[in-house]
Amino acid sequence: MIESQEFQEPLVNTEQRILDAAKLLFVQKGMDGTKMQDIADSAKISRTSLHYYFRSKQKLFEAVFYDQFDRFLPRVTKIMEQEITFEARLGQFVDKYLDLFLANPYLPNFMMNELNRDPEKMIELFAGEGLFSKRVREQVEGELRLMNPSLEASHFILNLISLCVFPFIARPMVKAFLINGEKDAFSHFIRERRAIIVDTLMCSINDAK
Amino acid sequence: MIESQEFQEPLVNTEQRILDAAKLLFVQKGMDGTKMQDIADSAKISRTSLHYYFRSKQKLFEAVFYDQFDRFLPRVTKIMEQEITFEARLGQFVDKYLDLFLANPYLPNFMMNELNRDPEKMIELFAGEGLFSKRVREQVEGELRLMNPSLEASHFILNLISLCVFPFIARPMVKAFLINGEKDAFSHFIRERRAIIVDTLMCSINDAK
DNA sequence: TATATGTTTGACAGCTCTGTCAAACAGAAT
DNA sequence: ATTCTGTTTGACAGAGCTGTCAAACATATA
Repeated sequence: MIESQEFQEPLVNTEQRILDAAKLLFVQKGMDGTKMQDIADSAKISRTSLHYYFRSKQKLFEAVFYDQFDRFLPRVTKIMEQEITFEARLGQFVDKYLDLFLANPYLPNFMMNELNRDPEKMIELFAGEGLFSKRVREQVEGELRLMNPSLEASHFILNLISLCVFPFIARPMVKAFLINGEKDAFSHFIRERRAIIVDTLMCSINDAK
Repeated sequence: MIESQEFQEPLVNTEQRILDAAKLLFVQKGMDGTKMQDIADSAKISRTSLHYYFRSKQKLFEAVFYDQFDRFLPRVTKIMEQEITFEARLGQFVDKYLDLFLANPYLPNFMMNELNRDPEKMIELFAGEGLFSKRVREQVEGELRLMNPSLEASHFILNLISLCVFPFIARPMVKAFLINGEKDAFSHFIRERRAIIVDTLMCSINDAK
């Protein structure tokens, strides 16, 4: 058997084209609102071919889901382990997530939809990961206690996540009302937020009231 | 014709029972994921009766939608017009929204789903209302400029909305990881947030860096 | 009692969606 | 040329969902 790989790619990998099309449609119209025909059309293949690649709609959805989910939990341990100030670590964390969402604008919505459709599945998947892991959580609690004992870690973490994630969830709203529709205005606006989020959170810590 | 009203209500108003059931299902499973049969079962009537009350699924959905939407835009002008400090007004605003969402826990998700399903419809409906109205917006801009000229109103408003709304959108997550599943823990947690949100936002203003 | 109005239901027609199959097609290996 | 593998497609069967209709039912009025 002669090894004759790398000959595929008609124009661009069909499987990836399907995943891209499916992701977009699943996010916009939901799992049930999206028909296999829609995905096939969008990927420029026949619906039967779609079934050839992903046997069923459920399987396709799961493929899209896990593909997205894996991106959602970048290892924060690297950030946590660094011997730098709390503020610097916070900055890195915010950076990482804003960049992630800018590169994958549909990720937050996708995750929130699933969270409400099937909370138990999502909670199980999230359990012990990232900010929800015991280790990270306890470290944040310890550091916060030193700086401002009256500020509960739960609220601080929720503030952090809210400020990072919500603008993407409400993106059409932000685009329409908070920025003036210039080209690339949204990503510019988000990059401005990096410093704003860090400042806001830091001063909520330092504000020993 | 003798006026013989108020004789209906078998046990409780059927129409309202339908709306309640439909709201819950539409939020959890989406418009397309919800079948008329599901709603009928949940409201304890036959599917045909459901059609009798709301001719079509679309009409039922719209009824639910506008019923929800109307709650979503409490008149903030009353708050804006009061001659009180900025902080006091901010507090009233946060109060009003947290109470609203506590009483209608599915509202934020419902609105965000629709925002992504049909952004133009939502933007049109929101335009000029509440925080997005020109009047309110300019007042906030003016007041902020006096206190901290380097803080843009867009970011401030987005921070405010993020901190108020996101915890409800991610509610299952908050319940699972940030509070320890006690009875009424969520609403208690949210009431704690009232002061935290106001403090956080105020100190982001005062922090003239 | 008879009649009118409002409500509920079972049955049906029509449509849409999914998933399968067998056949056609393309290209590489023999 | 033919054989084999992987890909694409049209056609079909089956299931589920919506919306309508006519008939039954309940209740109040005349």
